[in-house]
Amino acid sequence: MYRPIGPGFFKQPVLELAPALLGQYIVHETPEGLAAARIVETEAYHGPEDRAAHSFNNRRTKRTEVMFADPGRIYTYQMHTHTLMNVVAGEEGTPHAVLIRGAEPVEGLELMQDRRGWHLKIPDLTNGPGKLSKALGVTMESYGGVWYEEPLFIAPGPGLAGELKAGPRVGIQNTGEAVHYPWRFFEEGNPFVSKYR
DNA sequence: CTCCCGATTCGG
DNA sequence: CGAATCGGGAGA
Repeated sequence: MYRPIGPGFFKQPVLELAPALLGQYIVHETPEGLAAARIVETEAYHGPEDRAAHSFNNRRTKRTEVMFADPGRIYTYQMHTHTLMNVVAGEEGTPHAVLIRGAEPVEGLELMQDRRGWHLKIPDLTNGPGKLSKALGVTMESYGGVWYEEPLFIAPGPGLAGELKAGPRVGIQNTGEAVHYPWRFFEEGNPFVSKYR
């Protein structure tokens, strides 16, 4: 049904990979069932030169280690009580990554509602990076895995259904000029794009 | 809109 | 040990 995209897809520069991920599927297979969503919002983090990136100045710690590995690796990290999902991009050794921030449910909607709560409106299931991880059942156990093999993978999708837009990234501050870099990419008007703060 | 929650990391 | 964090939820 859903087939993982080839490993080569992730070798492109992070500022190209981030928009290229829009319109693709993110799929997670678990014992509870399969959940899939079409990605509608991403952000690029440009490692060494990007003050907003965890890997700024090539900061290499246990947490950021996976960003220095080969492209296509899964970088997950904890933010408060939530898990955020990133795709390692570009060349091995350069700590670039794309944060997946929003996606539109395609399959397994009821499973997502089980995980997120049935009182929520549909867009609120997945219109934010922490919400999306929870809806898909992704945890820190995925850290270090790859996005081109089961059970958690990117699959070729139908592409964008609306106009591609770019703008400043969400939730970063005290990062100088990096605050303004237009490295957030999203499908205009889609309700599964997270809210800007 | 405001407040509040709180896991983990990292720097000092 | 303290501060900060690529967020989310609840309640006016």
